[in-house]
Amino acid sequence: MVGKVLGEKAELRSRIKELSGVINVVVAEVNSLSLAEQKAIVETNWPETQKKHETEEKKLSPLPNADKYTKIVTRFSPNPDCVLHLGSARAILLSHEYARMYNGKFILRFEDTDPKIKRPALKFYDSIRQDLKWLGCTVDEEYIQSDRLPIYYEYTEKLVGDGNAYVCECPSEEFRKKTIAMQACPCRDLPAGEHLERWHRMLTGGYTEGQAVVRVKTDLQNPNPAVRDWPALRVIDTQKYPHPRVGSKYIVWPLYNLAAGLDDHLMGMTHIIRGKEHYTNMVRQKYMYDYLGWTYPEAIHYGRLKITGADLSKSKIVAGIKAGTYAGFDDPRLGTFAALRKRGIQPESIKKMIIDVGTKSNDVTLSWENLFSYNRKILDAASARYFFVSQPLELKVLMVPKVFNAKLPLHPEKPEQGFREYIITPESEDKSVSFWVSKKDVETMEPEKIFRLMELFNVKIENKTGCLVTAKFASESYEDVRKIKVQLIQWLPKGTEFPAQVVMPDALVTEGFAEADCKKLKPDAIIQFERFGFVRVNEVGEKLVAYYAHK
RNA sequence: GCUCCGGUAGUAUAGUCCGGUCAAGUAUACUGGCCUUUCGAGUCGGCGACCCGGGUCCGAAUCCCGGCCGGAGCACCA
Repeated sequence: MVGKVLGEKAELRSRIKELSGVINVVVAEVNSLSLAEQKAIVETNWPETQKKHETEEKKLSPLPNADKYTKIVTRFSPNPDCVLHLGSARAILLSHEYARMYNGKFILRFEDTDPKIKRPALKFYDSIRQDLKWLGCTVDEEYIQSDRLPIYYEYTEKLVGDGNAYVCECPSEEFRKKTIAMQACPCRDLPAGEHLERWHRMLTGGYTEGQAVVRVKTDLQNPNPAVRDWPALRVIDTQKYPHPRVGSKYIVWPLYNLAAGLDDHLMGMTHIIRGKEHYTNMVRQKYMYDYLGWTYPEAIHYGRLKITGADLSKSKIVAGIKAGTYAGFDDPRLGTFAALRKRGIQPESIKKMIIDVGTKSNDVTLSWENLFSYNRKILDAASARYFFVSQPLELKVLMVPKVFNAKLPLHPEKPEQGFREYIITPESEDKSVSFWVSKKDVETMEPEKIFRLMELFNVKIENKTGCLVTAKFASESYEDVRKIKVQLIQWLPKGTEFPAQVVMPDALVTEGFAEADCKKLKPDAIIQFERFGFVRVNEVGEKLVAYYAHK
């Protein structure tokens, strides 16, 4: 309380002792009143304080030093060695979103400079482009690093010529021993001319894999051994490991820090948004920037994003597919964008979630619930409703007094979306009608219990035997059962069913019957099977195949 | 081991730079009412957090020190 008063009236600061005495008296007085009395006083004297809170959409915090640049430039730079997944969502969406927020430029740069260990594959260049498009991230410029080797060579020539980089012939273990001891390796202090010669020898095939590596000089005393004289280019036997795009054209390939470091400046990057695993790479690259007289862009390093239950590691995804554990890159158990898309997750939901998470550098473990709730809000507003009866069992209703005409809206709040209609005609002498209902509902049925077939009529259960339940028509009006809160269940007239399979998030399949109207649906349609969940239609043929999104 | 980050309700985030209007905001989850011919959506309410210990100060989520816990990097990968 003292703080509050001082915050408003700073001039009282010198009279704190006096002030706190007064405040104590007032507080005691207020506390002696009941809550209702306190409220009444506030309302009569200061009605304007009773303002309503409104929730505004969460926005991204401003980019550091944004005003220093005339045009903000960001990039997303994947290695095309796998499909994209939720783990990349932060880099993609934040980079793109910031570019748009500042009316800047968003660049896609393929970092495919490792033909051997993290080998790119042609198909992924395109799948990445498609994923970005799906996410709503439009690319202003695209670069592929494997097209840019001459540029990297040019700058390497300069760095080596200036004595800021050197060609090291030491075996890596030898080199490591030296750096840990903060000592120069035998190559480091050789004259620049000698290194230029070695560099040319590298380019012309004078070294085989592992025999030589270009290193950028840093401070051997740098407290972090990982920073000391980092490797910049190495020799790859591209006869043995041809690059998928440029084959065996080059044998000297840049490493991450050289290629990305040069490109970030050359492409005019103002802000780099990437995972915190790259933090030391910034430290390393700054040495090179100093040699070249460049200033390093603003860098934001966010933490890893995990989602409970899903594996977001590229290697595990690839291994799982190879082993047949997963059906493919779009297996519903995976956190790939392909899988999310197949399940009917809207890109807008992912975007909201990522913006909500922001750019903090600690790791986050998201739960699917969060994503689903965003997605549900989008889907709920638009999706058509249908009945789906999972694991169908027969319900025979006797003594149906007349022909019923059921008209079911496709969307409860939007009648303009249309209806589906059923004409229910009692058959034979017992005036019976047979329906399909789901096993789950049948399990709760017992004699005498009343259920309502949604939008149709109420029935009283008579008998339950094996796979047949018999019931008796009870009444028609909903009002009759509304107050006693009977369970509304979904139903399908026997004979109208359309076989359906729903692939669940665990990849298991739920079999059942959908409404015949579902035959008209097109792949990609997202519908709600009432009381079952939202699903995305994958194919419509002899039967309906859909993927389960969420409740 | 060495070098960096970071720790706010179950989860995630705002606030931390620049101490006071923070008895800590928001979303989601959970929960109660209302509404609703879906166990969905909507709506109104509720529950629930500043890692720990010291210090500075009239006043600390915020500043300082120590501890604990979590994460990242330490490749001729990106």
